[in-house]
Amino acid sequence: MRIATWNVNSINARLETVLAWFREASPDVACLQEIKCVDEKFPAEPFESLGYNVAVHGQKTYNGVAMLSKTPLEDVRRGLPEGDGDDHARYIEAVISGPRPVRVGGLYLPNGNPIGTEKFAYKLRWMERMNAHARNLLALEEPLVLTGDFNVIPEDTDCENPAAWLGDALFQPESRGAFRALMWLGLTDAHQAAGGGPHAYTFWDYQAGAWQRNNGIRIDHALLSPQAADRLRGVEIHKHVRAWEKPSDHVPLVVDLDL
DNA sequence: ATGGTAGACCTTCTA
Repeated sequence: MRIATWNVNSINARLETVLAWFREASPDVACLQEIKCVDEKFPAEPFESLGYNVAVHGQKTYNGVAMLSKTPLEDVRRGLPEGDGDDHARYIEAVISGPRPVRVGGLYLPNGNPIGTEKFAYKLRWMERMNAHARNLLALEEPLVLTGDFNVIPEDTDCENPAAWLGDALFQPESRGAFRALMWLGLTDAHQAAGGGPHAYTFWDYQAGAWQRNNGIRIDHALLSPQAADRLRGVEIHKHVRAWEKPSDHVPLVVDLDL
Protein backbone atom coordinates (compact mmCIF):
# COMPACT_ATOMS: atom_id res chain seq x y z
CA MET A 1 0.00 0.00 0.00
CA ARG A 2 1.38 3.33 -1.11
CA ILE A 3 0.48 6.27 1.14
CA ALA A 4 1.46 9.73 -0.10
CA THR A 5 1.52 13.26 1.22
CA TRP A 6 1.77 16.40 -0.86
CA ASN A 7 1.37 20.08 -0.06
CA VAL A 8 -0.07 21.19 -3.41
CA ASN A 9 -0.31 24.97 -2.75
CA SER A 10 -3.89 25.35 -4.09
CA ILE A 11 -5.64 22.29 -5.53
CA ASN A 12 -7.48 24.35 -8.13
CA ALA A 13 -4.37 26.16 -9.40
CA ARG A 14 -2.53 22.82 -9.41
CA LEU A 15 -5.26 20.46 -10.65
CA GLU A 16 -3.70 19.32 -13.94
CA THR A 17 -0.30 18.87 -12.27
CA VAL A 18 -1.79 16.89 -9.39
CA LEU A 19 -3.85 14.70 -11.73
CA ALA A 20 -0.77 14.01 -13.86
CA TRP A 21 1.09 12.84 -10.76
CA PHE A 22 -1.84 10.67 -9.63
CA ARG A 23 -1.87 8.94 -13.03
CA GLU A 24 1.89 8.41 -12.83
CA ALA A 25 2.26 7.35 -9.19
CA SER A 26 -1.19 5.82 -8.55
CA PRO A 27 -1.04 6.16 -4.73
CA ASP A 28 -3.51 4.07 -2.76
CA VAL A 29 -3.93 6.93 -0.31
CA ALA A 30 -2.97 10.59 -0.68
CA CYS A 31 -3.05 13.35 1.92
CA LEU A 32 -3.11 16.82 0.38
CA GLN A 33 -2.36 20.07 2.17
CA GLU A 34 -2.94 23.75 1.39
CA ILE A 35 -5.84 23.02 -0.92
CA LYS A 36 -6.88 26.66 -0.28
CA CYS A 37 -10.58 26.15 -0.92
CA VAL A 38 -13.81 25.31 0.87
CA ASP A 39 -15.22 21.77 0.63
CA GLU A 40 -17.64 22.65 -2.19
CA LYS A 41 -14.82 24.03 -4.36
CA PHE A 42 -12.66 20.90 -4.14
CA PRO A 43 -12.55 19.29 -7.61
CA ALA A 44 -13.63 15.82 -6.43
CA GLU A 45 -15.00 14.57 -9.77
CA PRO A 46 -11.72 14.15 -11.67
CA PHE A 47 -10.28 12.20 -8.73
CA GLU A 48 -13.40 10.05 -8.45
CA SER A 49 -12.99 9.30 -12.16
CA LEU A 50 -9.55 7.93 -11.32
CA GLY A 51 -11.17 5.66 -8.73
CA TYR A 52 -10.68 7.63 -5.52
CA ASN A 53 -12.92 8.27 -2.57
CA VAL A 54 -12.56 11.85 -1.36
CA ALA A 55 -12.77 13.44 2.10
CA VAL A 56 -12.18 17.17 2.47
CA HIS A 57 -11.62 19.54 5.37
CA GLY A 58 -11.48 22.81 3.49
CA GLN A 59 -11.05 26.49 4.24
CA LYS A 60 -11.30 29.61 2.11
CA THR A 61 -8.01 31.08 0.84
CA TYR A 62 -5.73 29.47 3.44
CA ASN A 63 -4.83 25.98 4.66
CA GLY A 64 -7.27 23.17 3.95
CA VAL A 65 -6.53 19.43 3.83
CA ALA A 66 -7.96 16.45 2.00
CA MET A 67 -7.58 12.68 1.92
CA LEU A 68 -8.12 10.49 -1.12
CA SER A 69 -8.23 6.71 -1.07
CA LYS A 70 -8.92 3.89 -3.50
CA THR A 71 -10.87 2.09 -0.77
CA PRO A 72 -13.57 3.74 1.35
CA LEU A 73 -12.55 6.19 4.08
CA GLU A 74 -14.08 5.28 7.42
CA ASP A 75 -14.25 6.97 10.81
CA VAL A 76 -13.30 10.35 9.29
CA ARG A 77 -12.17 13.05 11.72
CA ARG A 78 -11.81 16.70 10.71
CA GLY A 79 -9.68 18.83 13.01
CA LEU A 80 -7.70 17.91 16.12
CA PRO A 81 -9.45 17.47 19.47
CA GLU A 82 -9.59 20.40 21.90
CA GLY A 83 -9.99 22.85 19.03
CA ASP A 84 -12.11 25.51 20.69
CA GLY A 85 -11.63 28.72 18.77
CA ASP A 86 -9.28 27.16 16.23
CA ASP A 87 -10.79 27.81 12.80
CA HIS A 88 -7.79 26.63 10.74
CA ALA A 89 -8.44 23.49 8.65
CA ARG A 90 -5.20 21.60 9.23
CA TYR A 91 -5.98 18.00 10.14
CA ILE A 92 -7.95 15.15 8.61
CA GLU A 93 -7.89 11.52 9.71
CA ALA A 94 -9.52 8.34 8.46
CA VAL A 95 -9.29 4.60 8.62
CA ILE A 96 -8.43 3.20 5.21
CA SER A 97 -10.66 0.17 4.81
CA GLY A 98 -9.43 -3.14 3.46
CA PRO A 99 -8.23 -6.57 4.60
CA ARG A 100 -5.55 -4.80 6.65
CA PRO A 101 -6.98 -1.44 7.72
CA VAL A 102 -4.60 1.42 8.44
CA ARG A 103 -5.39 4.68 10.18
CA VAL A 104 -3.97 7.73 8.42
CA GLY A 105 -3.70 11.27 9.78
CA GLY A 106 -3.00 14.01 7.26
CA LEU A 107 -1.71 17.21 8.80
CA TYR A 108 -0.68 20.72 7.85
CA LEU A 109 1.24 21.98 10.85
CA PRO A 110 1.31 25.77 11.27
CA ASN A 111 4.30 27.56 9.75
CA GLY A 112 4.75 29.78 12.81
CA ASN A 113 6.68 32.65 11.27
CA PRO A 114 7.67 35.14 12.38
CA ILE A 115 8.95 33.91 15.74
CA GLY A 116 8.05 35.97 18.79
CA THR A 117 4.50 36.48 17.56
CA GLU A 118 1.11 34.89 18.15
CA LYS A 119 1.72 32.80 15.03
CA PHE A 120 4.64 31.03 16.66
CA ALA A 121 2.72 30.53 19.90
CA TYR A 122 -0.13 29.04 17.84
CA LYS A 123 2.31 26.63 16.19
CA LEU A 124 3.53 25.37 19.55
CA ARG A 125 -0.02 25.05 20.94
CA TRP A 126 -1.05 23.14 17.82
CA MET A 127 1.91 20.79 18.25
CA GLU A 128 0.89 20.12 21.87
CA ARG A 129 -2.59 19.17 20.69
CA MET A 130 -1.12 17.00 17.91
CA ASN A 131 1.12 15.19 20.38
CA ALA A 132 -1.73 14.56 22.81
CA HIS A 133 -3.85 13.13 20.01
CA ALA A 134 -0.97 10.99 18.74
CA ARG A 135 -0.53 9.54 22.23
CA ASN A 136 -4.18 8.45 22.21
CA LEU A 137 -3.90 6.99 18.71
CA LEU A 138 -0.76 5.02 19.61
CA ALA A 139 -2.63 3.49 22.55
CA LEU A 140 -4.87 1.77 19.98
CA GLU A 141 -1.81 -0.31 18.96
CA GLU A 142 -2.83 -0.44 15.30
CA PRO A 143 -1.12 0.45 12.01
CA LEU A 144 -1.01 4.26 11.98
CA VAL A 145 0.61 6.76 9.65
CA LEU A 146 0.81 10.44 10.58
CA THR A 147 1.91 12.28 7.48
CA GLY A 148 1.90 15.73 6.00
CA ASP A 149 3.63 19.10 5.98
CA PHE A 150 5.08 19.33 9.50
CA ASN A 151 6.81 22.68 8.91
CA VAL A 152 9.71 21.41 11.03
CA ILE A 153 13.31 20.86 9.90
CA PRO A 154 14.25 18.04 12.29
CA GLU A 155 18.05 18.04 11.94
CA ASP A 156 20.82 20.29 10.64
CA THR A 157 21.32 17.86 7.75
CA ASP A 158 17.73 18.42 6.63
CA CYS A 159 18.72 21.76 5.08
CA GLU A 160 21.62 23.16 3.05
CA ASN A 161 22.73 25.94 5.36
CA PRO A 162 21.58 25.63 8.99
CA ALA A 163 22.84 29.11 9.86
CA ALA A 164 20.37 30.62 7.40
CA TRP A 165 17.45 29.04 9.30
CA LEU A 166 18.42 30.02 12.85
CA GLY A 167 15.76 32.73 13.07
CA ASP A 168 13.05 30.69 11.37
CA ALA A 169 10.08 29.07 13.11
CA LEU A 170 10.74 25.80 11.24
CA PHE A 171 14.15 25.49 12.90
CA GLN A 172 13.56 26.82 16.43
CA PRO A 173 14.58 24.59 19.35
CA GLU A 174 10.96 24.69 20.58
CA SER A 175 9.65 23.47 17.20
CA ARG A 176 12.26 20.76 16.87
CA GLY A 177 11.82 19.76 20.51
CA ALA A 178 8.07 19.34 20.07
CA PHE A 179 8.73 17.25 16.95
CA ARG A 180 11.15 15.06 18.88
CA ALA A 181 8.63 14.73 21.70
CA LEU A 182 6.15 13.46 19.12
CA MET A 183 8.68 10.89 17.89
CA TRP A 184 9.49 9.82 21.42
CA LEU A 185 5.88 8.78 21.95
CA GLY A 186 6.90 5.77 19.88
CA LEU A 187 6.73 6.88 16.25
CA THR A 188 9.27 6.06 13.56
CA ASP A 189 10.37 8.51 10.87
CA ALA A 190 9.81 6.48 7.70
CA HIS A 191 12.60 8.33 5.89
CA GLN A 192 15.17 7.38 8.51
CA ALA A 193 13.87 3.82 8.88
CA ALA A 194 14.10 3.27 5.12
CA GLY A 195 17.74 4.34 5.14
CA GLY A 196 17.17 7.82 3.77
CA GLY A 197 20.21 10.05 4.05
CA PRO A 198 20.91 13.74 4.64
CA HIS A 199 19.83 16.54 2.29
CA ALA A 200 16.78 14.64 1.08
CA TYR A 201 14.53 17.62 0.57
CA THR A 202 10.79 17.84 0.07
CA PHE A 203 10.47 21.64 -0.30
CA TRP A 204 12.26 24.30 -2.31
CA ASP A 205 11.12 27.92 -2.00
CA TYR A 206 9.88 29.66 -5.14
CA GLN A 207 12.19 32.57 -4.33
CA ALA A 208 15.86 33.30 -4.86
CA GLY A 209 16.45 30.33 -7.16
CA ALA A 210 16.13 27.86 -4.30
CA TRP A 211 15.35 24.94 -6.64
CA GLN A 212 18.19 25.74 -9.04
CA ARG A 213 20.61 26.00 -6.10
CA ASN A 214 19.14 22.92 -4.39
CA ASN A 215 18.54 25.12 -1.37
CA GLY A 216 15.81 22.86 0.00
CA ILE A 217 14.52 21.60 3.32
CA ARG A 218 12.99 18.32 4.54
CA ILE A 219 9.74 19.31 6.22
CA ASP A 220 7.24 16.77 4.85
CA HIS A 221 7.31 13.64 6.95
CA ALA A 222 5.64 10.27 7.50
CA LEU A 223 5.67 8.96 11.06
CA LEU A 224 4.74 5.34 11.71
CA SER A 225 3.36 3.47 14.69
CA PRO A 226 5.26 0.27 15.56
CA GLN A 227 2.55 -1.78 13.83
CA ALA A 228 3.10 0.24 10.63
CA ALA A 229 6.88 0.49 10.92
CA ASP A 230 7.11 -3.31 11.05
CA ARG A 231 5.62 -3.33 7.55
CA LEU A 232 7.67 -0.52 5.99
CA ARG A 233 8.96 -1.43 2.52
CA GLY A 234 10.40 1.86 1.38
CA VAL A 235 10.07 5.61 0.98
CA GLU A 236 10.25 7.78 -2.14
CA ILE A 237 10.60 11.52 -2.55
CA HIS A 238 9.22 12.40 -5.98
CA LYS A 239 11.72 15.18 -6.54
CA HIS A 240 11.27 15.23 -10.32
CA VAL A 241 7.83 16.77 -9.86
CA ARG A 242 9.47 20.02 -8.69
CA ALA A 243 10.87 20.51 -12.22
CA TRP A 244 7.43 20.25 -13.88
CA GLU A 245 5.56 23.23 -15.27
CA LYS A 246 3.71 25.26 -12.62
CA PRO A 247 5.01 23.19 -9.70
CA SER A 248 4.07 23.31 -6.06
CA ASP A 249 6.96 24.36 -3.82
CA HIS A 250 6.62 20.91 -2.15
CA VAL A 251 7.01 17.50 -3.80
CA PRO A 252 5.15 14.25 -2.98
CA LEU A 253 6.49 11.91 -0.30
CA VAL A 254 5.40 8.30 -0.75
CA VAL A 255 5.56 5.54 1.87
CA ASP A 256 5.21 1.93 0.78
CA LEU A 257 3.82 -0.43 3.43
CA ASP A 258 3.36 -4.19 3.21
CA LEU A 259 -0.33 -3.95 4.04
C1' DA B 1 21.56 44.21 0.60
C1' DT B 2 15.84 42.08 4.53
C1' DG B 3 15.61 41.23 -1.82
C1' DG B 4 13.08 37.14 -4.35
C1' DT B 5 7.86 34.21 -6.17
C1' DA B 6 3.31 32.16 -5.96
C1' DG B 7 -1.73 31.96 -4.78
C1' DA B 8 -6.11 33.88 -3.32
C1' DC B 9 -8.33 37.97 -3.76
C1' DC B 10 -9.35 43.33 -3.54
C1' DT B 11 -5.14 45.39 -1.19
C1' DT B 12 -2.80 42.60 1.67
C1' DC B 13 -1.92 38.16 3.87
C1' DT B 14 0.39 33.83 4.01
C1' DA B 15 4.02 31.00 2.94
